[in-house]
Amino acid sequence: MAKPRHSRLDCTPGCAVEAAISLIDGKWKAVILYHLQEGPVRFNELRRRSGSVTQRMLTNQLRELETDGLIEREVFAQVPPRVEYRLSERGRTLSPIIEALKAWGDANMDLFARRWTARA
Amino acid sequence: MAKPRHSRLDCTPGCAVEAAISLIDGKWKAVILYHLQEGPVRFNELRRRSGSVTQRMLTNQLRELETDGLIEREVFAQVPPRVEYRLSERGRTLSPIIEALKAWGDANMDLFARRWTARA
DNA sequence: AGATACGGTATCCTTTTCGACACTATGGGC
DNA sequence: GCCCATAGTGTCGAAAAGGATACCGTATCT
Repeated sequence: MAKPRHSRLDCTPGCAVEAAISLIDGKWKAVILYHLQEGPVRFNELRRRSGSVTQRMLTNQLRELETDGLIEREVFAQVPPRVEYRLSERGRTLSPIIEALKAWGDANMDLFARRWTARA
Repeated sequence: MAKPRHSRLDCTPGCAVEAAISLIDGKWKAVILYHLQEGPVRFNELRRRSGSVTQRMLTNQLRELETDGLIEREVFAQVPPRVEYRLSERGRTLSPIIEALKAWGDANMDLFARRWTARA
């Protein structure tokens, strides 16, 4: 998020869940993190893999993930420019969540099929 | 979500992740699901446990979760009214995700402390 | 000379989210 | 007669998220 939608640390038990989800919400962050699981990926490669994300959105989301310390950005002094994104140490610890999301999504595709045909 | 922010089922590998996250995004759904893990909870009890959620938001989120088949709503014909929410069969399969979020959040509280003091 | 690829920015606009507040109906306690 | 609790609904408006489009500079390919 990089902009907290939460005001305090009065932390009821649900607070940790709220905090964690706030880092990967938005339409693209979880997907980006998923694509980075295997190793470093370049900007446009990420763009291609993530479907319909616009350049602006991808830039924004990557910046926020970087600010939150979940990914790292490496610029190679080349022409044409080459910028690689990779999971940070902390970002790697998110893997169980990303994997769980992937697994659940795969197992429940029927649900999305219904939702999308019914209302899209 | 209940309103798809996605257009198609052209499903690149990241699609499953995107689909799954779309069900629990927003500020409250994951927290609600977390509070329902232990068993049925009444409306106002959920409200109290979830911190600063307004009545309207809680109602909305519960309705969407119900529409998506993740929770069930049971109304008892009493006065004052009594309405209980519980995880559905499918909702229970989300537990690994919720637990992973909780665990990660607990393990990374330092990050949120920094974010919140820096910008809130 | 023109098109392409790279990794972005800047600007504008629409959609979605979310919070504040008021309002509902019922019955019980004071 | 009035306020309390329960579980909501309706309307309003601000703010945030997200999409469209145009633009940048460099270098290489044709």
